[in-house]
Amino acid sequence: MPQAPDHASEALSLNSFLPYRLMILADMVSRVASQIYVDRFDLTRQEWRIIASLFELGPVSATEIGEHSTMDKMTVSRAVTGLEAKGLLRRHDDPADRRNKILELTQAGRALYRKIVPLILAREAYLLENFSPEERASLAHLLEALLARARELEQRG
Amino acid sequence: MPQAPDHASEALSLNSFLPYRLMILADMVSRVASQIYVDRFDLTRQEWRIIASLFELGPVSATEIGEHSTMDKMTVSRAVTGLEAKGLLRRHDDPADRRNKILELTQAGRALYRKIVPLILAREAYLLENFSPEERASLAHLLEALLARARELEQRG
DNA sequence: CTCTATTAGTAACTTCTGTTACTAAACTTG
DNA sequence: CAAGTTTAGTAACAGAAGTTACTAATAGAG
Repeated sequence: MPQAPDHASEALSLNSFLPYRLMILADMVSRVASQIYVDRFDLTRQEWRIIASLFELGPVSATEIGEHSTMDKMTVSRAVTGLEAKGLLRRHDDPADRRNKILELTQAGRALYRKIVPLILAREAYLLENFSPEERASLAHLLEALLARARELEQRG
Repeated sequence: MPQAPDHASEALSLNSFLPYRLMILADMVSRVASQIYVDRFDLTRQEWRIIASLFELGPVSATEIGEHSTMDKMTVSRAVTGLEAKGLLRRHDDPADRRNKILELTQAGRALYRKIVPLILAREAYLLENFSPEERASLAHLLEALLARARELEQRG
């Protein structure tokens, strides 16, 4: 019976896959968040990640940013070029190792971060609005555990 | 004090953002899953999503696939071209509406799906290995709720 | 009917991303 | 300390993805 819908014969539905649901969810949440920094502040996703990492870490090398935000060095390099052109970030030589470029947010960069964060937090608050405190804690815990596990699995291949 | 690390003065850490954690997690889980169908079966992520959607839905139009998998129609069009070239999918005219192309997995397409699914499920099982049944249920429920909420938020802009 | 508006799908252009390979500066080891 | 190796960062090319605009078909209003 070649015309019968395939799902009839097998119980497995795509939507029950954890990876699939996570992918859709992450796409969606990422789009929801990026509406803020992309549409309203003209930053790429990568630029935003660098700003956020730099704000948290303070002045560090491009490589460290890459590790912190799981982006490869070329991606970081391009985003940094963009941020420098926008005056949000400064890059200067490391006297201790002249291969390094130390990255540092400018005043404008820090100000922009402070402007964007509350907007993203408001979205997050909306997403979680209907969740009880227990549910929020449980979500945070489960995601953390999944992350650790995925990290492990990825490294083996 | 311009040199002091910025995070010292503000409590907010990037890693505590739900969207950020979700993004990292989704990237990771997606990479873990894609190691299977990309590296071992030479499918793009989009091609795999279409195969999975088609298997679940049976023969439908490209537009329906797009809605089901949240991909835009150009993305679907390109991936379908690739799948057809690989002989995994057939495309024929809809007699009821000749603008439509009805998409349908070939025998080879269905066979490939059946080969890949257990491998992905094995990875999922590994990811969830340390979770109790309650935790799994709770995770499924929380993700579902988040998805619904994100969908809402996205539509408003 | 027939003229306009919508819809499905794709082509063509532009932009973004990934890869390879290069340059400059450190390390390392005999 | 000299010659080979590794590391940080970037340039340049190639392939992928997003955007706009076009074509063919249908639906809808008068």
